[in-house]
Amino acid sequence: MFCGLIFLFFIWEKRFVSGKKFIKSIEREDVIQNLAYDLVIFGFNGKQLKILVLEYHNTGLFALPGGFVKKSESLENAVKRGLKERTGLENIYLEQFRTFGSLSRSNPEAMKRILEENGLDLIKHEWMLDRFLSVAHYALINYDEVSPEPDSLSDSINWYSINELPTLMMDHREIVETALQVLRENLEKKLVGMNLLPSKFTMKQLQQVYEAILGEKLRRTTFQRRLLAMGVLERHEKLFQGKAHKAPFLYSFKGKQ
Amino acid sequence: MFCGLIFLFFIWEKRFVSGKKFIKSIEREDVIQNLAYDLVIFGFNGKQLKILVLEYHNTGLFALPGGFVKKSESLENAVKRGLKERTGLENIYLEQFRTFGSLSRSNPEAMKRILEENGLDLIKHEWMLDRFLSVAHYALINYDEVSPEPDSLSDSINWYSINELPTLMMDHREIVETALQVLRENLEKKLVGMNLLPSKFTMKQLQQVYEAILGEKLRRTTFQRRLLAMGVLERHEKLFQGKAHKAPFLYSFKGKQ
DNA sequence: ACATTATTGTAACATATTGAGACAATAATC
DNA sequence: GATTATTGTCTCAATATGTTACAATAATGT
Repeated sequence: MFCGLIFLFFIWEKRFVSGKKFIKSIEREDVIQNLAYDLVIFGFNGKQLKILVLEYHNTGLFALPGGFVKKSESLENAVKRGLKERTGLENIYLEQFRTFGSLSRSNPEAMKRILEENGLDLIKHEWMLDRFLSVAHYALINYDEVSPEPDSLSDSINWYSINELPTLMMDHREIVETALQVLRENLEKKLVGMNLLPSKFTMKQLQQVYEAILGEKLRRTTFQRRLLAMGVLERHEKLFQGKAHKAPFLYSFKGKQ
Repeated sequence: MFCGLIFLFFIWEKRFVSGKKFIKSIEREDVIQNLAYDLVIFGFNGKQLKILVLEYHNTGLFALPGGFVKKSESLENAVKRGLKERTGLENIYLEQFRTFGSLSRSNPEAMKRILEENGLDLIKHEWMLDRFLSVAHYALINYDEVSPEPDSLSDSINWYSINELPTLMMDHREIVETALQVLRENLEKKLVGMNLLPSKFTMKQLQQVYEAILGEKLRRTTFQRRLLAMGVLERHEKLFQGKAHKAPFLYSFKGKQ
């Protein structure tokens, strides 16, 4: 079985021949066999932590975005390329966190259905039904800067709150859980928060990111004191929100423009 | 290029036909292509942190142990199998920490030499000269329980202090550095120390493990207080070492026999 | 204008946690 | 019985964190 998100690699061409779309598919010879990557793309909408999930039309199958590694490119480049195709963004915070390689992570029937529903040659793409290992990554992006493009692909792609995920294919649920766990562990160490917010933000927004990632409420005063003591924040002008109370300062992370 | 440690998979048979050894080699069809794993096997000799390094005879090439993943086995099983073949041990503490996938991690010339020096068919093993991704793992073992077997293999395998490593093939140096970095990060979180010591140990031994991993001296009193406060240690009888001073207690980790 | 309201920034104090040093206990040796 | 090196624990200072309190303030209502 493959790893879910093959279609990242497909280039859809909107040619209408006898009313059908044709897909320029990926060649077996160009990519490393039995290996894929998957992406857990996190975003923060101001309240909740969300991730991007694909839905394959006519199948009801949900999966993480992912793709293959070309024989002539590095793993890192393959992932960055896929991420750019999905989100349109470059220079995204990206972290590889685990390679999933169990034998049970496969689902040839589901894969077959997806190929069929998209009018792909089953013989030519039989290699996609094989067993796949997947190198899982998570990415952190600014929710507001992205508008994932569902229309140019046969599958739709949407944000889902991590608390309200649909049932995902294969072991993708486990991949998400692991990503979240690693993200939590890296929260302090790697200043993860900076990649989920606009360049300027209030202390409250930053705290909300922390709370969304950790899944728990934090004490306001302690949080503020601790983050200021870290010395990584730069204070800017106040933000007047037009509300009947004191206006908060805006902050940015030092070293980020 | 491959990932270094293919020979873990070779089964050497000591048949003497015209004075030469013959190797039962691994079949291309049985393993996943362009994918390997590498092992950073840590041990602690009481003073220094050490790792197991291979040397290929007649080449002066040093590399990490590693191997391939069979199409019919999980990644985890492949690694555990390789680890057992190298050390003879089962139930070893094992942690996957990164997949290396750059294009520059290859060295077809070196690989060719290794194949030639071992009398392997270059045509049949040409796939080993290709580009390889490698899923890197580290293992923690009790130094005294292991006697790596150099004689049954064409390559020797020996312990090297992490401060005195020979020049390693390809990106294996980087793999070791990364392993050490991850090990340090996991030191508290995963009670790593327990896997490098015999089941009963003194507080001093435990501190020496911590110091060897972190590469710095720790304060004795603080260390002792902190580890006792964690509540993971069980105190046993005293250890009389025949020295002219107070005998230390022996400890074990709770939940480890 | 002036009180009201909600939120923010920070101070103050209590409560851990850690750093650093001191010291008694002890197992062998002299 | 004194000497020696090491161990286990205590104390006190320095830091960090939990908790509460409160003044400052930007808009609104009167």
